[in-house]
Amino acid sequence: MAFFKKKYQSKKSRARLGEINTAHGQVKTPAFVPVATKGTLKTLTPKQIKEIGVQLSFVNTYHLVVSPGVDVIEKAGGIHKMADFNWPLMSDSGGFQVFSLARQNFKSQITNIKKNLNNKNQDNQRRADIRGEESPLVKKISEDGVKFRSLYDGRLIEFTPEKSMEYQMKIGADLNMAFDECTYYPATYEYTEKAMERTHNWLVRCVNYKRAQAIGKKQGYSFFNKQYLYGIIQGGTYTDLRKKSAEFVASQPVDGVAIGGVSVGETKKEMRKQVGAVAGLLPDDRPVHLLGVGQFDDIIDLVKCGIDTFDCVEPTRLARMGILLSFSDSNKIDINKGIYKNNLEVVDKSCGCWVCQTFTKAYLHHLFKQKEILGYTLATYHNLSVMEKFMGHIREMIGKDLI
RNA sequence: CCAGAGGUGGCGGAGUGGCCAAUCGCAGCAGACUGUAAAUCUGCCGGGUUUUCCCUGCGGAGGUUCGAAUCCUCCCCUCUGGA
Repeated sequence: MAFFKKKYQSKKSRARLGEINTAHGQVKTPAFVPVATKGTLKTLTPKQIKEIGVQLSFVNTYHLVVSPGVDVIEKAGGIHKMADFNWPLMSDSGGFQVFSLARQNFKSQITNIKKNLNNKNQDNQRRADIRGEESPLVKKISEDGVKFRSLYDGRLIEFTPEKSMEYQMKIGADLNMAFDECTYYPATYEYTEKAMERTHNWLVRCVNYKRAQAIGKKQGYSFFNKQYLYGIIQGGTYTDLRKKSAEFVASQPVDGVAIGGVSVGETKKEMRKQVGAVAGLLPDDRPVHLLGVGQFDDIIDLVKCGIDTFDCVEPTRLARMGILLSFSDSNKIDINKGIYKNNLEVVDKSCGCWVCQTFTKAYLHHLFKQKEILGYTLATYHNLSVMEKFMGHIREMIGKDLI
């Protein structure tokens, strides 16, 4: 069975219907990919995840290397088995942590700078310059790879393209991301270009590593053990770099293409612009993933650029903050608000998921106010149900050429 | 009735002569969150519509002092032992 199959091309845009086939099942695209960083989709049991209808979820190599460690995972038979995630999985390479962990340090520096400087432009200028400085959590970014400090026990962890691939193979997710460097926003052109080129070099190394591993293992289209590799497009907010990156990544023998380095602080408009810039360069015969994007309006708009899968922490994170996604009520309600204290209406009439059919706003409000564990579970269950329903609509609309 | 401890903003609880409209926590209110160090973070939180400004204010009433939540006197109330 082909790894990726385009089933329908909208007549109205680049939007398309497709299917991704993996050893752990099929994914109908466009699909939303909830994030289960540490091998757990926070607050949900595998049974609940299945029930919601999640097709594909996301795990993070960096976090799994830190804990529990890839060797235990491998011994356990892979993360699918260990976590009882009996559906397709995608693993991130650790590249995003180059951005997110370094930013912690960056943030505190920014705070200090803000205290000392009033001039905003100057402030932004400084932000760009700070990039790449030493930080407690990202020790060093070099051509060879990145040295991180473990969040868990402080030990030094080194990621190179080869190591990321090795770790991802041990983790065993079906879809793997090439090791990349996710750049900051704002970042200078020079830095962004350098990071992009580094990302390209790293992609070649990832491909070579997988090839070497595949020798003697005849696995059809995939390089190794039915795990598929996505190359990542970078280029920050510079359209010419984005295009260059897209062309390069698409030219590589990768199974899929991902767009990274977006929604890292730039405006929505800017983000759309960058994805749009690359839309015409995306491969027609391979799946396209957009990293880190998943708000309703983003998905509607970006599906039109030919994006097949979207991962995003937002629905699950917001759920834990008490923000319930909704098709009415201007997209979300904050169940913590006092106005829900005595509201005996169902959470979301238009939803119809188990949570909405069963529980009232007053009950959810109460659970959140009391910080009861069940509250987080119910909210997460609901938000992901909304996402699944939403993606279903999107697929339907593409099928009818409405998108 | 005797002895001891205590009464501070919605609650808990610091402060024990000026830097106190009063630390802090909780609750409340508002905001943020897009490849998860996030069940997290930020701001407000006596009143006056912003304020480096004014009012009220640490059980009550007096008093000492340039100045009191903080010291003194009396009163009211609570708690813990004893009768």
